[in-house]
Amino acid sequence: MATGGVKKGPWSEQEDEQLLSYISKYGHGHWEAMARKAGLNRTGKSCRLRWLNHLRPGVRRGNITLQEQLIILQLHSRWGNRWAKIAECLPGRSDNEIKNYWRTRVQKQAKQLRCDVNSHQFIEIVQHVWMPQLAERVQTQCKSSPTITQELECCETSSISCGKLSNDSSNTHSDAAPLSIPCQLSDPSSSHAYNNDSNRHVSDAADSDPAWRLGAGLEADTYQMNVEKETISCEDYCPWSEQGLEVDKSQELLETAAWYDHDYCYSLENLLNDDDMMILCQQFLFDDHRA
DNA sequence: AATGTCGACAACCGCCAGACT
DNA sequence: TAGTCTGGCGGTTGTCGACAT
Repeated sequence: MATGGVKKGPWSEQEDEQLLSYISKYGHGHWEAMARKAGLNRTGKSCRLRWLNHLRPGVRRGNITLQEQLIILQLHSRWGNRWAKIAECLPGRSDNEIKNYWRTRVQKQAKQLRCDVNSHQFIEIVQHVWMPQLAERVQTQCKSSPTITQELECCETSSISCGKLSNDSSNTHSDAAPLSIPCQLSDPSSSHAYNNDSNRHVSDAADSDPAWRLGAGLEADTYQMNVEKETISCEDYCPWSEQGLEVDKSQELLETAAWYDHDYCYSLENLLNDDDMMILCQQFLFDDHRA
C-alpha cells in the first residue's frame, strides 16, 4: 500500500509524539486514516507496528527472562511460528520481539549443534534437554528469591496445577509427567507441590520418566556438566552453548535425544487446550512481573 | 586506529482473511 | 457474488553497535 513519498526507516521522536498525541485523543484503529489525520507521512501499517512494538502502554523491552525463554520454547513446540499467538502469552512482549529472539538465539543454538532449527533432532533436544534444564534453572532462581518463592507456593496451591488442568481438559494421560512450567517443577517427592488426588501419579512418573528425572536434575552424572557451572547467564541460557560444548558433546546430545522413549513423553499439547495454556502462562508471568 | 564480522533489533514487504460495499 | 480496502501476521532485510583481527 506504500506509495511514493511515504517516509520509511527509523521513527523520529517527533513522529512518535505525533502518533501518541493522536492516539491519546482519538484512540487507535483505522491506521491508514490515522496516519493521514495525524499528519504522519507514514503508512498505516508502519504506524500500527510502531504503536504495538514501542509506544503502547505496558510494552516491555530488553532482555527476555528465563521464564519467558522457557515459555517461548514451550509454546513454539506447540504452535510453531505463530508469533502473535505466542506473544499473547507473554504480557508486554510483541510478536516481533519473540520472533527476533527465536531467530537470533534459538537458531544460533541449532547452528551450533549443526542441525536445522526445524529438524526433528533439534526439536527433540529442545524438548528433552534444553527445556528441562531451563526449567530447573528457573526454579533454582525462584527458590533463591523469597519473593518469588512465595509466589511459587501461591502458584502451586492455585487451581492451575498440572493434575487439575489435565483432568479438566479430558486428556487420557492420567499419569502424565509434570508440565515444564517452572512453578510446577517442584521436587516430585514434595507432598505440598501436588496435593490433590489427581496428582498422586506424579511421583510414579517422576521415578520412571527420564524427562522428569532430567528436569529434576536426577540425571546428575550424565548432565553434571550442565549444573556444575555457576556462571551461566540468566539472560540467555542454553545447556550446551553455555558449556562451550565441543562437537562430540553436541553429538552426545543428539544421541540422547534420539534415545528418548516417546512413551514417556507427554507434551503440553496432550495435556492442555489452547485456552488453558493461555491462562497458565499469563498467570505465571503476571506473578513473575509483580516481583 | 582501521577494517571486518557478527548479533540484536527495528522496520518493511508480501500474503491472506475478514469486513464492507 | 465479486471487488476493494484494511488490518494482522510471518518472513525478510536494513541498520547500528560491539567485538575481533
